[in-house]
Amino acid sequence: MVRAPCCEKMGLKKGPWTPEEDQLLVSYIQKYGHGNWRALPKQAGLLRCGKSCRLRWINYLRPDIKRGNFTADEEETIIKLHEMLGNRWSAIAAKLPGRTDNEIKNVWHTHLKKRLQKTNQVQSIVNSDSKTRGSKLSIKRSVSNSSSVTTQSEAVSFIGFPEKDTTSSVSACTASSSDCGRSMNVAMKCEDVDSSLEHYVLPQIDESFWSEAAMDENSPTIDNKLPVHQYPFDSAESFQQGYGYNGLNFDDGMDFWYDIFIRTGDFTELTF
DNA sequence: AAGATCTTCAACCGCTTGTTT
DNA sequence: TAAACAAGCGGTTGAAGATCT
Repeated sequence: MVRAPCCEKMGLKKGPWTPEEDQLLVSYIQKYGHGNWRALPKQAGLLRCGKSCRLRWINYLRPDIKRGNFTADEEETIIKLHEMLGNRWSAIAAKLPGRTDNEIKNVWHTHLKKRLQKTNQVQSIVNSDSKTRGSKLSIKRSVSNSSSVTTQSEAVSFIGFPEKDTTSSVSACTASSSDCGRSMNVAMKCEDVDSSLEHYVLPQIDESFWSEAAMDENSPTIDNKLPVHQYPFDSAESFQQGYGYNGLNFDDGMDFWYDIFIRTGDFTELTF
């Protein structure tokens, strides 16, 4: 079988689409549909290959495309479907109306994969730790010793719960939200990472924690950036209700940490 | 303030699959 | 049955913007 020459050799245009090209494509498809993608660009007066036109229409110009950030529900669906289907992006996209395979693939590689890796990392630490140390949870030493945590910055990519000795640990750290608009990661910088990790249990919190907490005048802060929430949790319910999390609830991915607190059975003297 | 580095995402590439001749 | 063609898919790239140093 002879492969068709690529766009450039045919003298066709590549790269980003202009509004004029978009307009030509949209008005042609609205009038005549897209029966034959290979023939379409010529008939529509576009110097593009059919493949490029098809991609532009499917991923961007289609009227039923949903724009904007993915919702928590959508992200959850992607994670679950990816677990079942693997990298079959088009199959996943079929379950998410208005979303394209390309978009889902991008969001997976840029957000979800990283988030999942971190969650799994901590989960495995917790699992191995609880086996060896009984019910009392202590991630802190496992984190600093774990070979699965390759760098210190990875290890402190979670927000820490200092255990008991709160003042010294918290004051050792400042925090900043990176890429607040999109990323779920929150980076921490510690003046002395090793010693700080000695005092930390590490929950996962998304960027809304910082943005919302920063708005809360009642939340004391450190360096005007790190909100400090005082517990104790007097019960599982108070944690569940999002007490101390500025409105974050279990839909915001706190299930995992709730489970940890349930298993440790210790809801008192937790401060961060 | 400026250069370096990182992140994001639209678009491309090459392969596979399905359909037609 | 095989060749030719068209469409679809997933991996990858690179420009642009954001963030860091």
